[in-house]
Amino acid sequence: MASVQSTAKPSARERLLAAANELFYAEGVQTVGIDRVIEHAGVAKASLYNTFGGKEQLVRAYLDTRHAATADRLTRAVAERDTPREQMLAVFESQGRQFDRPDFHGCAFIRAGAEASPGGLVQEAADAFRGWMRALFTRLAAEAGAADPDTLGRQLQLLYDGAGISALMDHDSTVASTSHAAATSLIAAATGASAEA
Amino acid sequence: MASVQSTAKPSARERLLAAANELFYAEGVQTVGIDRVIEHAGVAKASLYNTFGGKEQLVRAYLDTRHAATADRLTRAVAERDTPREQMLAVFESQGRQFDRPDFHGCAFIRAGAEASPGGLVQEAADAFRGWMRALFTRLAAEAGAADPDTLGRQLQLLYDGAGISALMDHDSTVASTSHAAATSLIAAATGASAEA
DNA sequence: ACTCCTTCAGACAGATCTGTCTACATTATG
DNA sequence: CATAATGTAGACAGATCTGTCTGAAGGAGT
Repeated sequence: MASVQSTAKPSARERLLAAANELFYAEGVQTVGIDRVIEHAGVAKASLYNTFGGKEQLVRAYLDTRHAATADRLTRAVAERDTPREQMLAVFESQGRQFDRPDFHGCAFIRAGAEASPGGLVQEAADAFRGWMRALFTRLAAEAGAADPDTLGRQLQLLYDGAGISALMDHDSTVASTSHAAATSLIAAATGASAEA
Repeated sequence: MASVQSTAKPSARERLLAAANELFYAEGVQTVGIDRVIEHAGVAKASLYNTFGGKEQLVRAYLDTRHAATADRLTRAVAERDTPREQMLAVFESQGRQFDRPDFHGCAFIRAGAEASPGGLVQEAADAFRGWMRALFTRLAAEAGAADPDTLGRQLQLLYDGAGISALMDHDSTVASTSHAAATSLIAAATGASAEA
């Protein structure tokens, strides 16, 4: 099954996923055509169709890759903190660090979902990612002793989504501190703890 | 300049805007082609290009129309309440009523912005709308006596955007109560008032 | 009656997109 | 060496999209 090369050039599949990640995320799924992806990947068109079957499946694979990468990043950020309250805030801090990246272009799932037709592979991938995010927030809310973990988890997801939207559309990376402060308030209100800085 | 007819059929401009509003909002700006818009409007293609100049300008006019309609709706919802605190919550209640509409498909500006190229007419329209929303929240926050009206205004906009995203992508119209409760908490925290139900 | 303006209906050009197909090169393995 | 899998390069078909253009119909005002 290959997958051991290090200096040699990666497989066609890996190059296609890398090119799809750069182009689809930067410019949108609908805007970028197949020809630009294969040119950027340095791959023949037949390789794309042999490997993935079609554009929609490539988009699905691109979203699955981002799902895995984001889940890894947030899981690591959470693991670095000790208390559930700090772990919830660590999610917003990790998100805020993404806002400062020059290649930041908002949440890939929201953007792809806004373009895709309902019921397709894109919506499947978006549902999976959003379910994972909500489960993360809800679990941490429960561990923090929230009276209603499900409600606090949903509230934090609202802030997380809203912050991503604002960072994308308002070009305002200071929104990270806004969402962090709001999360602090909501956590305090839901757990009855003090909201000290 | 016309504009007095009532029973007769509306002008080509009005029919085009109505068709654009239905199709662009329901299926996306990029997905819907010019031919479908003019067919749905019962209008010749030349009328579209004579009236608006091109697709991008039609999209811009469609977004401006939605901006005006949404501003009217929220302004009326705010005017029905007496205190600034209730007026802020009225914005979320009005948004929540939109979630239950069968033709609800999320925030038109976020969806169009996710598809459009940066720096174009779509982004102009989105900036205008988002600026209006933020000014509304900030003004109400100041009138409510918030210690930092700008921060509370931004926080409420996070919730507003997040609620719209969740209603669109999770098909969960109960998010309205979640955002309402979160807004209540954040208002209470920022004004020092009690957050009674 | 005559003219101007809007509108309609649709052909047409030029570009682009997805997906298929052929033919050839490379590489690993038996 | 031989074979099979994988990848490359690019032509090609079929569809679709934006935008332009021609030609005719209808209504309003002088």
